[in-house]
Amino acid sequence: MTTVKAGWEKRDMKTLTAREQRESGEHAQGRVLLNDIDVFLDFDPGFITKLEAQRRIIEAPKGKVLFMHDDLADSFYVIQSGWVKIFRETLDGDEVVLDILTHGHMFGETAIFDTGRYSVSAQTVENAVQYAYPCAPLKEEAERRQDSALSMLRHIARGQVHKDKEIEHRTIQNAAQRIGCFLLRICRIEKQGPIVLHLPYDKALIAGRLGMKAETFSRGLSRLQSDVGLKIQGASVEIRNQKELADYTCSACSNMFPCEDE
Amino acid sequence: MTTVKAGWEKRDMKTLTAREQRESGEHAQGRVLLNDIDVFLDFDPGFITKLEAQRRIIEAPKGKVLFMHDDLADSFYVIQSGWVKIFRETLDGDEVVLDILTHGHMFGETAIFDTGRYSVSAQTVENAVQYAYPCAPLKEEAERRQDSALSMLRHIARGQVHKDKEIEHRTIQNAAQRIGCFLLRICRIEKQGPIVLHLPYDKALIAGRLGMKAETFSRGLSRLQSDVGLKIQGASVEIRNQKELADYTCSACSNMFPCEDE
DNA sequence: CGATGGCTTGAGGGTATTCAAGTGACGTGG
DNA sequence: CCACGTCACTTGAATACCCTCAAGCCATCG
Repeated sequence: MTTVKAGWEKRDMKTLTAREQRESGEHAQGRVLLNDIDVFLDFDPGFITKLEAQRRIIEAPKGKVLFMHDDLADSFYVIQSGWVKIFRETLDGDEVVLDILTHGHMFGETAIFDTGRYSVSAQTVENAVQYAYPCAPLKEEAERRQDSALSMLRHIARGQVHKDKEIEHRTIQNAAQRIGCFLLRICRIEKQGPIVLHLPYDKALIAGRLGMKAETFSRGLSRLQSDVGLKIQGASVEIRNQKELADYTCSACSNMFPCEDE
Repeated sequence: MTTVKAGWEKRDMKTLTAREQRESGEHAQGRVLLNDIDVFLDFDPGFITKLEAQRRIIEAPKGKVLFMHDDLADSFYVIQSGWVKIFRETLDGDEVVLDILTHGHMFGETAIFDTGRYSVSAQTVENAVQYAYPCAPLKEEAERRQDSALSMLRHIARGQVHKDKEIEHRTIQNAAQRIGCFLLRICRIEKQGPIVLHLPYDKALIAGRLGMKAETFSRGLSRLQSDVGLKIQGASVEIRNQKELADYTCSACSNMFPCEDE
């Protein structure tokens, strides 16, 4: 029986300030700089250094809006800690959560190569620290060096596939299956066997991330409890048998288990 | 009162062979070559010429599978006529339709920059003519010329936004609203006012494209009939008031009317 | 003429949402 | 220490929505 320790454990520190977070547990993961991000592996080191010099550190409390749909895309972001919600909101006030990102994830960079305006909105959902970088240099670098452009191409192409999977999940999986799938993606670190994990953020937020209401999420969890022997206590979830859960959730899905990327 | 004439009118010729289609009505739209596609505007004309020389013409009857998920991505396609379904299928036989493409659309090109394998499947849904081009030269060209790489970047980034919208539509719009939205995108040629249009392909297929069953589509249509004064007769739909339909469908959506791209 | 395929319609059931009430943990303040 | 409010979450009942299954309609085609 193992316990997953990872970025989302931060939730337990949510009363700390962003600075305190950085100075306490965050060192365990190391600071995320551009060098640590896959996309930038093939970039010119000199360029990365120059871009790092233009980094702004944004320590945002829960609920801070980083940018809105249609804003001019002047910056892209890399998350150091905390969680950021990527969403779109409708005329009558509803919102659709597209993704929830954390440590090491990048966002806002796609707009550079399209309209130059963000096509989605972004908001922190836990106290979070991000690094903001200006878009212009990245765009220029992609225009200057093929390797850079190709890295971005690979990155965005991968995002496409991810979104296709997302559409599939929301279309054919029912609530309990989507939840199970979500849990399995969290414990992809472990190969098999029993595992205890902590939900990374608020249940209502997970619900939104999975395209359902909070009540439905709650009922879905208890259904998993009775159907595949999950044990839930607060934010802690015990999965006795990953295989059984995978059979339950992934039979309706085109992806082989485990559902590799998140 | 105007009638939309466009690619989907081909449906009325579905008894013709693909060759007959090309030799009859298709000239009206002109042949779609790489030059006519936005992505390739900034490509080197010499390269385009060389790539055109490697074009294979594929005349496929309805139902022909062009490639499957996980196949090695050796070709990308440009549709000359007919309709092609992009989908994923699950272990237990269900399928999720991600998009349905026609005249002038390109598909299969994203895999080049990611894993080199198709992440989706593609199948013709009406007798269709496509041009197939080898992927390798396109990839090499993107590696050689920045302009080419940047064009691809813009193209794929745009696809991202499209998929975000798709997720939004399927998440918050109900069946009738999704249908209305679909109809409005068809008549985006006209600014306002009454319009008569023909459904581009089978109703069951539209249903799949919108993430619902055929029966639900049928009921959704009749609901639009009573709610916003739509008139349906077979495959022909009369919209008396686009504004009213837009109010009905787009209030639950973050996109301004008209929902620009398809 | 019967068979077929595309579409519609009805009945029934399941799933998710809404609205409302209730629980429990936690922090605050008396 | 306890009363209180807040917040996250759960639970229940009623409803809306969509799906399934089945039957029927209608145009087309052999």
